[in-house]
Amino acid sequence: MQNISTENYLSEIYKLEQSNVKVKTNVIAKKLEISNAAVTDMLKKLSNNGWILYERYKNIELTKNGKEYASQIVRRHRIWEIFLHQIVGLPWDKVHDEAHRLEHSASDELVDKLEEMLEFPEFDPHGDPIPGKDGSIPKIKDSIPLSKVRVGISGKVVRVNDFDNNFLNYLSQIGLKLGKKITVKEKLSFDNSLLIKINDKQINISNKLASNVFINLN
Amino acid sequence: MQNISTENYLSEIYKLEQSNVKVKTNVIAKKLEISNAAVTDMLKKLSNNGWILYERYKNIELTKNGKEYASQIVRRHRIWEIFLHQIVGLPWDKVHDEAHRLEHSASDELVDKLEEMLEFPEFDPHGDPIPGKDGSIPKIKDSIPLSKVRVGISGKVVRVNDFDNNFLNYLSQIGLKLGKKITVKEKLSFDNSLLIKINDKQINISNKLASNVFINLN
DNA sequence: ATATAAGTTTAAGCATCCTTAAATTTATTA
DNA sequence: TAATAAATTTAAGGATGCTTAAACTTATAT
Repeated sequence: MQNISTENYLSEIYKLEQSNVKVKTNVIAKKLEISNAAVTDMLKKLSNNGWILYERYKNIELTKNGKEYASQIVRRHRIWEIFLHQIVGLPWDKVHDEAHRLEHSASDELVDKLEEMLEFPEFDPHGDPIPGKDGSIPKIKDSIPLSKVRVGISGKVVRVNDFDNNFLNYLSQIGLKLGKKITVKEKLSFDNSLLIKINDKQINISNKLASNVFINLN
Repeated sequence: MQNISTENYLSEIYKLEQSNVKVKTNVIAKKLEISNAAVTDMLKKLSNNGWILYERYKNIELTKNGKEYASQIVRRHRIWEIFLHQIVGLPWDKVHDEAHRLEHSASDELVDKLEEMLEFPEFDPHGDPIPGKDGSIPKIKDSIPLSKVRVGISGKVVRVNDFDNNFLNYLSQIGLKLGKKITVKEKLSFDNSLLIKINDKQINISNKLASNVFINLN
């Protein structure tokens, strides 16, 4: 087990790689809310310790070891999220931050126990997959952003981006949860917002919101 | 919420004060397994921040604020311990270290939820009292070390010192838990060990062991 | 193709919390 | 009470991980 900072860098890089974003100093700095210079500093250390491949001014990539390690941090994080949501009853928009702190403080033994209590879940409360102990990732259902669903078409919510707590909180308010059926009724061209049907009600949502909700069409 | 280091110092000082030990640089250094010099360094900072009263070469004391803060760290620690033991099913000898890491990473909201799930317990798995939100401490049953119980006398285990994981593990092995009835059958003068009856079996325990188990005689 | 913008790295410095070694103070004991 | 032992503090220094400012490299746009 390394220190918290190392773990935070590695799991951010891992999540960026998973979402096919090119990993750059820039992007990491924004995610971790620190200066670019600090990131450059740390990248050298991570590289020296064999967690990442790094050449100045080039893209960043996890090594095999780095990927393995990072997957386990993400695993811990997402197991904590489910635990906090399902067992403890913490609301959707609170679990991420809480899990972010706890992920560095639990032994493997504890995480295994939690996983067992949860009956070996495959997805966290936001629909993100939980890496296995071997780093393998559960097959994700095909999905597209709600913002790209055509008018008249229906689908089920399979994932949301947990990029902002207020966003998640608002989703709760309008009853938008994983598994819910949504139909796109209309797209308003003047502000790109959408009229959707959910829970037998018709509501208007912004394009920004819709682009962070992912829909499986079958 | 301060940093982890500050919290560790304060909760150690708190626990020392609670057990009526004179708090000295020395003692803190041993508990935290760091050098005396490091402790001196930190004591100055804690004093500057108003958590402790400190004059060089003199005893150390928590301020009102310090005591209040420390009690909440201990509270978090002990609630985690029960949670890990009762809900998650972690063994006696594992909960302390795990809780020690988690105590710095949980929000008040989470700790409150855990406490609620546990139905507002008063004592942790080692029999230590859980400070309330206002810092108040549940009344502890009178007790004396098992090593001082007279031959022929019986009593119930109300607390054990969690000073060593192997010690706790061994207690589990011999079936010595909180609430168990113990009768002292004989004291062996040549090595100060004790013959006790517990769970209808007679076993021999060292004086060192016996002096870390606390008995209520009624 | 080159000027400009964007992104990245280097340099110098700071806070935190630790170390060992030396100096100082307090406690013990002959 | 004076010598010695024990405890504590000071001093100098190290690792980590951050900051801002300046220098440098790469990408973009005219």
